Amino acid sequence: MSKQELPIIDAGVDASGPACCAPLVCEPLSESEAVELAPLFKAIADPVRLRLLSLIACHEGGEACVCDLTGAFDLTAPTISHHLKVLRQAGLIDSERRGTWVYYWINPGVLARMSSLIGPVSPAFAETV
Amino acid sequence: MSKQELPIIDAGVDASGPACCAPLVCEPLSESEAVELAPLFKAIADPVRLRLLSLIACHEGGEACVCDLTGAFDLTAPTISHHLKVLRQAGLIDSERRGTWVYYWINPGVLARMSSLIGPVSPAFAETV
DNA sequence: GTCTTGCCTAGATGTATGTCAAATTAGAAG
DNA sequence: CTTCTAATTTGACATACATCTAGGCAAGAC
Repeated sequence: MSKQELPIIDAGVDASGPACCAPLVCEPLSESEAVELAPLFKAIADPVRLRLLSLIACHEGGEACVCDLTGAFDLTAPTISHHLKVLRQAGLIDSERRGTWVYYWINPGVLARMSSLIGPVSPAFAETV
Repeated sequence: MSKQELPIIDAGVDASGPACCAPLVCEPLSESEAVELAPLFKAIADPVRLRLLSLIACHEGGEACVCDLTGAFDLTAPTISHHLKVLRQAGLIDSERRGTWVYYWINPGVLARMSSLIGPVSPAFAETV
């Protein structure tokens, strides 16, 4: 689950470059790749959602019920629910109802893909010095 | 300038936990940390800005002039300029005018910090299984 | 059955954001 | 100085987003 596969970036490297064995392993993101990736970053581009993600990840057992999360914010329950929905629709978290409570947990594969895209591992943003 | 210091994440791990050597090295993000980090992700939470960053990083010499970037989009020059300004104000890129042209290059330290926050390296989002 | 609690949905509202056209600054060339 | 090109700033506009209140649905307690 915690593998980093980054298939999207590989799809963008279509070797349409010149020919020779230059160290130019860098291919910029295509428009479709960018359109697909941007919503993932938009999902975590909010202080509340960043903290929600962190609270879920750091909660014991790797999962947290909504009642564990609302207390950390000065926001109403519907607002928290809205942010959780945004994270879930982006694929960053999953949820399940067990009895009275609904539990959320992190999808580590998506986060790993995002991390490797902007990280020093990724050719798309590596320092080309 | 290109050092990766990530002081914010370290500031969050203040070892206020119990005592014993349990593998619970996870401390959720504080509100102030989240407020400071969210704008960084918001800066790249746009397809145009993701591609701009990628185009700059992949350009030869690690820098690109604006005229190298505008051709990749169906957008007007002011719009590209706006997005470059957002990236620069977030600290993700820097720029310099040399004669007629303005050149942009990536600030790799900030991207590395963002990557390590959401990556498997960071305790804040590590799988706690 | 009724009541309570936990969570979500729907609608409304104010703010933020992406985009463009027009005007502006900065440098180079005539 | 004038003119041309490169890039940004300004102002306007439509859309998207974060938040709230009010209401709805599910599960358990009585």
